[in-house]
Amino acid sequence: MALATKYNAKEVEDKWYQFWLDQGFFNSEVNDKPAYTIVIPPPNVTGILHMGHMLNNTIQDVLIRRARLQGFNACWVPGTDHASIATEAKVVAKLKAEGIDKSSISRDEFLKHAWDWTHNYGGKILDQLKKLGASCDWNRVKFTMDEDLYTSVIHSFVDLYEKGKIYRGHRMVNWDPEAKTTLSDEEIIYQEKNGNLYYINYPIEGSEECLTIATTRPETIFGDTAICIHPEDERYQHLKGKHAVVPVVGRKIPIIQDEYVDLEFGTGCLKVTPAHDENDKNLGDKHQLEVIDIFNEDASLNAFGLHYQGQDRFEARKAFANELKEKGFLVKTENHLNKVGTSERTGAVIEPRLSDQWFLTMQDLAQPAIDAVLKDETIKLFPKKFENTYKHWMENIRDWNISRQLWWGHRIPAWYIGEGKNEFVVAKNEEEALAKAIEKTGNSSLSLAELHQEEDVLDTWFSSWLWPMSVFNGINEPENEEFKYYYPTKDLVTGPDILFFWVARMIMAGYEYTEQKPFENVYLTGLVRDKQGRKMSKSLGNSPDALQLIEDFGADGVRVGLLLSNAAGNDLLFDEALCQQGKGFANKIWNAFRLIKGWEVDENLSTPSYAKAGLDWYASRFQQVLEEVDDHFSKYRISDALMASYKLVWDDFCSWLLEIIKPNYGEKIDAITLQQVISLFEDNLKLLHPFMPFVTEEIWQHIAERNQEEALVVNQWPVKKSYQKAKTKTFDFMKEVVSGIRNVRKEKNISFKDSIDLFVINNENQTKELDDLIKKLGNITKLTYSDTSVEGALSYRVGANEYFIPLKGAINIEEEIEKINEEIKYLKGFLNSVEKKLGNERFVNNAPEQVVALEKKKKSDALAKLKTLEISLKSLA
RNA sequence: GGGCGCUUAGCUCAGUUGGUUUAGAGCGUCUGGUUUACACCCAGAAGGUCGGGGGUUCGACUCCCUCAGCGCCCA
Repeated sequence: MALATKYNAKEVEDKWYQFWLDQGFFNSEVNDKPAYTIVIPPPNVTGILHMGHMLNNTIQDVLIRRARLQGFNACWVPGTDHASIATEAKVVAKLKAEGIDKSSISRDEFLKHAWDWTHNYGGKILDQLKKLGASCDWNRVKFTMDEDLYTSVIHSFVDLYEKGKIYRGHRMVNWDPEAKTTLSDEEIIYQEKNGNLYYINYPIEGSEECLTIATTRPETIFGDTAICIHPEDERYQHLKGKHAVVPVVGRKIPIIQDEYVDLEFGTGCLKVTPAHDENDKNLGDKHQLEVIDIFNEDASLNAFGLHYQGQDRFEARKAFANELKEKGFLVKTENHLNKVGTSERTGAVIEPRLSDQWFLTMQDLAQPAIDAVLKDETIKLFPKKFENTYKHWMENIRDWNISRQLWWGHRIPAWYIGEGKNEFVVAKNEEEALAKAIEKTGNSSLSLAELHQEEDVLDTWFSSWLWPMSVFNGINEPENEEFKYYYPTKDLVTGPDILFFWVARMIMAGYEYTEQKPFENVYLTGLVRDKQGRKMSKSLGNSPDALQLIEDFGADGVRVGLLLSNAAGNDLLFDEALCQQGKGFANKIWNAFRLIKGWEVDENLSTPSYAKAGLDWYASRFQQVLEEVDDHFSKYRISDALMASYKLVWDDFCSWLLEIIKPNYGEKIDAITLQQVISLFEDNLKLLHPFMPFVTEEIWQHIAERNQEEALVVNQWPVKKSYQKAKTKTFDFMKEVVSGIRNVRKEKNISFKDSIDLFVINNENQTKELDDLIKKLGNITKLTYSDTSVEGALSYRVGANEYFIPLKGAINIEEEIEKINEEIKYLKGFLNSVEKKLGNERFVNNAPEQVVALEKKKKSDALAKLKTLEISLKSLA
């Protein structure tokens, strides 16, 4: 059957993916070989495949496929996470669309809906990864809410609590008073609003004096517990240590000093309301201030609001401002523009509100993680620049708020006893909780009905930070065989945006539970942006449909397109043209194969010298590039590794080698050349397989009948051999000679079909071994060595060698002279810069010998070439 | 506000302890080419005072300072 002139990815990809699956090539079991493990950064169950995933997973697949070829027991564990915030939001929205309000159903009912949602959509993204060619071990798919992963999280919580690392505390949250719920930062829209800045007098205790503060929210005065001044503010020096009296309320509050105060804003004097402002909360914590919460759930005032109790915060603001004015406390009001956070869902103005939360102490956990990355480099970050970011965050680490006011997730295993908020036990399950509660209270008649489990769930990251361990059940059963074999894992590939949320925390968890690193190398990819540099997002609608891309360009094309532009750690501007380039490359390889496949062997032919020279050269060239590629991989420079392979195959293999060995039209090829070029082609396929698994397997299987174990996917990475660098250098010189011929042909409009003669003055003493190549590639009839210039010929130079092409037509002497003069001008400039260096005594004395020697060589080379040019010039004149 | 980073050819980026022919690649552009694998192709060319200024050095795209512009992260 004739091969299609164009490579058709669609017809090929599903076939081979299914074949690989059927053969179980992606599955890994514990064996004697060294393990190479990657755990997938679990995409969340609400997700569909987007460009970020495509890039991320392509890189992982490249790494794992290469490891497989290198003979490792490669294991790539796939999975998803439950994404409590995102998923719960989706489920709430879905229920709402069906007319069901979350608050009207029970927790259990809600969770049933969430599970339905997960079962319906959760696996979609993994199926999409298969289209991309991801060679995950699909027998190992994990989900953060699977039973063993769930218990891992619970066990870890109990363990950390028992170690005294988990405590309860307060934190300011974004409260939507209309929806009566907490919002995440992402759910808030900031709007500029016109308001007033109120200047209000606070009397100083035991004095006639007043202190004026400026505030945008006079109603929060009811919650004031201090006045703060800048320690260096000369205006207020005399007030240090005194107390002020809250207007109308009459409460005595301290005057504290803190550099936080902005001397320029308002009066340079700040009222502190720890219950209702994030910054005030921090000040309050620092100065141990009282916390007075003045609002109800719906942001109406509570009993602290005195006679305004029950009024809405905005009504109260107006009314109270009036009262302050009437009573002479209000000095003035100014117009003031400020940014107000509003709820994305209800539009209500967000109220900062203190709420009960669970925290994990981070200080002790951080230390081994800091050492591992920054001190011993047991874990390496690529690119290295992220170590700075990591360092800064880790050294200023704050305690982690691990509770979320949601239902979907790992419910915090704490049980409150009776009505109290502060009496509770932490346990792995209800039975254990009851036993602990009985022990704690001494009340043996206590029953489960009197215990109430914490409503909040844990932050999703509190489950994913265990991921490299929990996927192998390493928390529940640290001694299990798989865990001991696959862990620590090898590479982690993820985005820098979750370096703290996830990567750093995994490192901490790893050391806490195994005293080992969870992975060896962290490769941080860039963000995928659109052509205009905008982040790809659903709301902008600028993210291309991943599956459509694969449909249009083939999985191989998309993989290449993504990788080509992805310099390590830098954002990449995604452009479909890159996928087109990838698709074009697949087609190029396909056609190289078609060419070779089409050659007929004549057993009687011996190998022509040019073919032998070409094959020899390519074997060396291949080794040279293999070395480069391995080096790039060792530095996680994946795009460089791909580009090096791309140029090797396209330029060196297709444009040079195939043109060299290609038999003349109608002629056959000798057996040895064909056999050798196929073998070299197979090496190319091995090199390319991690990047382009489909097209390489397709061609591999076309080349010969293979049994199952011989499939490319489980074959071997090319073997490194020593090679002669000199060979590639000589060949490079030959290329320049041929380019020179092509240039002359182009300049003088000599068709390639017309053969010409070439004369050379071999000043460089170049080998004649490649002369046959020059003749074939340049369509040269006769190649003649000469000692003198050839008159009436066009000339060009490579190094100090001079080449002449005699032409029947008139040679334009003027043009030739001008060309040579140009070259002389350049060389003289160059020579000048070299001589300047060499003429500098301090350079000669201080620079390393090698560098000086190099400059000397540059000089002698330039002089030699100048000499030939001047001789030519003379012969023309 | 704090932290980190970026600025090199029209575009996207390399440039790996400061010295490898007075800066490299891919794409794009321009010129020429199609009976003999591929127009998703072949051959060739043009294109940059390395963001501005200052400094260190025998020598700076590379190190330091400064100015300007841009980006990311802040639990």
